[in-house]
Amino acid sequence: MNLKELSQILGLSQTTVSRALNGYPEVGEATRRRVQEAAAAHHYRPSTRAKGLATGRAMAIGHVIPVSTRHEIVNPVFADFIAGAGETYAAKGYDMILSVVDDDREARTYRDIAAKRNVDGILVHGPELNDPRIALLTELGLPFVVHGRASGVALPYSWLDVNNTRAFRRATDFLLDLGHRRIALVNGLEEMDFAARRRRGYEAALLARGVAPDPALMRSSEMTENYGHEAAAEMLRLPDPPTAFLTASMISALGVRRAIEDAGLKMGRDVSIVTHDDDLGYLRNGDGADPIFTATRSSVREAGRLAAAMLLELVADPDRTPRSRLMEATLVVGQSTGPAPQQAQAALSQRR
Amino acid sequence: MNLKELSQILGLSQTTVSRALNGYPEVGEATRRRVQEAAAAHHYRPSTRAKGLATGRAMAIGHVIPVSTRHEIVNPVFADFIAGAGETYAAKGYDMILSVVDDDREARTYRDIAAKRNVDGILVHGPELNDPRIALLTELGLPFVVHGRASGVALPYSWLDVNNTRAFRRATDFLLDLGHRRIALVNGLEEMDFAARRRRGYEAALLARGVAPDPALMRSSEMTENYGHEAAAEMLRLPDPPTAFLTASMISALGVRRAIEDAGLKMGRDVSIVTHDDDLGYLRNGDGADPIFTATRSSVREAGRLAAAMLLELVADPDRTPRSRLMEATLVVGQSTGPAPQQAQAALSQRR
DNA sequence: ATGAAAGCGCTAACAT
DNA sequence: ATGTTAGCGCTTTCAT
Repeated sequence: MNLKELSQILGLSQTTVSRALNGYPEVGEATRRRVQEAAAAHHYRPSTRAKGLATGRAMAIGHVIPVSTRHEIVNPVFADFIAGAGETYAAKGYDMILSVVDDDREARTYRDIAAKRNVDGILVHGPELNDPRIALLTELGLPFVVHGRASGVALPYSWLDVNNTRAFRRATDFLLDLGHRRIALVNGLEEMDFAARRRRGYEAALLARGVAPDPALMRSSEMTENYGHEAAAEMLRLPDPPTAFLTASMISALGVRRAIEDAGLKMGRDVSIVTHDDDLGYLRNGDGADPIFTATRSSVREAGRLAAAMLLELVADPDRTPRSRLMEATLVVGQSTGPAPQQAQAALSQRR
Repeated sequence: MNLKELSQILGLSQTTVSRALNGYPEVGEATRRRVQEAAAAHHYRPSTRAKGLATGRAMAIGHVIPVSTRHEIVNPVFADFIAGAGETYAAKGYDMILSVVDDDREARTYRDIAAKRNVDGILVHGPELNDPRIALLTELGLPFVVHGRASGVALPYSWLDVNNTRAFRRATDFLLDLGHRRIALVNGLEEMDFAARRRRGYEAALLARGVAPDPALMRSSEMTENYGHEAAAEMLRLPDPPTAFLTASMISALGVRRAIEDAGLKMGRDVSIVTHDDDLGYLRNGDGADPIFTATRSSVREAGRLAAAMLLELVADPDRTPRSRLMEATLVVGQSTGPAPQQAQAALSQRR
């Protein structure tokens, strides 16, 4: 069923039918109702391509997900972010187009997307410190919003980020309040902007208390359980081992926990863990925190919703000045928090 | 840069330029080269929508990902599957359109997708035992491939699945070979076809050895760490507790492990775990198995690649008879396999 | 081997 | 309040 057929059935012109369906005011109320009913009855839906061609708008947003051929893993937080963004798009009648791309050839992909004109805007994932995509997309004139930020880029652009610096500063403070002084950081890859920010928050908290950051207690790699396990195991073998671990994800935290257990230590008595939970609900305990962890938590799904909404506004008015939004993570205190749990709770309620 | 502009620059008609670029034989070799060079120089890419409108093909495949508003979680295996499918699409010049949809309103979504005509085919995720989508899509005449199967559906359709029955039968056999008789099954939601198959494999193995499946040792729920923990904890409190656990995912396996440790038992000495790893590489130990687990493993990314390829063939020839493909999972033996590891290794090498 | 023209399904000026 | 007409950027007959 297309517009032509529908208008013939109704004995109206395509124009009138189109106007009735798109809410133009000059159409009579009776006519509009009649048209709407017929459209519903015949399951009429306008062809996206034809509409796009006529309006010049694609009614679609592109997400480029970088994938490396080396490890067959896709960052699982993408899934939640995309689910959130998808909700927004669905509500506004937009499609979401995913391009899976080898992380090396990304530039070409963005050029192609711009030239093919099948999206009205792009959501940029996983920015690095000096991410070249921001300059590229600016040059191409394609509206975009970055999930995260690129600290090294001077251009103005729109972004939405979690306040990673603050989250990790707060988590470190929490451990310091408990009396910990040897706090290890099991961080993500530091080419990633978010990881660099996390480290800055961690270091700032230490320095503010006069504790010198110890390179032997800082690791950076891709977040796997195994990485968490190895990193923690090695650090626990140091002459002056850490009494607490700050990890950048629940997954690595699980590895850290395993290392602690392997070493014959007791979680929460001998050693503490604070982790950052990017909404990996599978690892959460219902609505509360996992009882064995204390975690800073941000809602990736909500971030997806909001970032998509920002992008749609930008698409509607491409000349608007770039906007940004910083989401705060919450600190959720679990059961076994280390030397002095009571003290921890007090410190926490203060900080809220 | 569009076709009109490009053809004016070249002093040729749009027709000739189009033919040159699309490999039609009647174009002179010299002309073709000249056109191709100009196209490359000006970064010309045909507009997807215009091309689609003219050819009647969308050059896009739809994936509908069901999301519940209750739990803010997206099944993480989707990400890997989609990454695999995306590779295939990119290689063949197809776009991938993702629709995120509340799991209740799915039928309407498929109707809309068909009516909007912006995809040439659909990949169906997470089939239930009697999945209504198969009949719906057949009726709509939209080519589709199912990732998984719907055992209750009689219609012929194309699918790609992992041999879950065999994987779980083999895993159960493995535990039986080790001497276990009280084997618990911590399964996924049994409305899901794959979970039902897994249970069948488990039961078949038990029955073949004359061990009666005990309902007290069988659980079914959504795969979270917490679920694994609770299920295992309760079972371990039984008067006749299990000596081995068979779990349907690495995530729930982590919960099971925690319950085992909570109970003061030693993994691999007192109790064993065999899990099914759907490629959640974050939880894997490099290329080998996690040393504490024994797992059946399937490559979700590869499944995505293959399913997408099957769908593209179907799109090219919608009248071809449905085809199916069954992927085998491998059994990977970890370190601590229970009462008699040596025996396990022997049993395994036999079974390969 | 190349071009002119029609048409894919829709929207948006421009009538009336 | 409704209709006529001209595109949007491409492919595809049909001529030449």
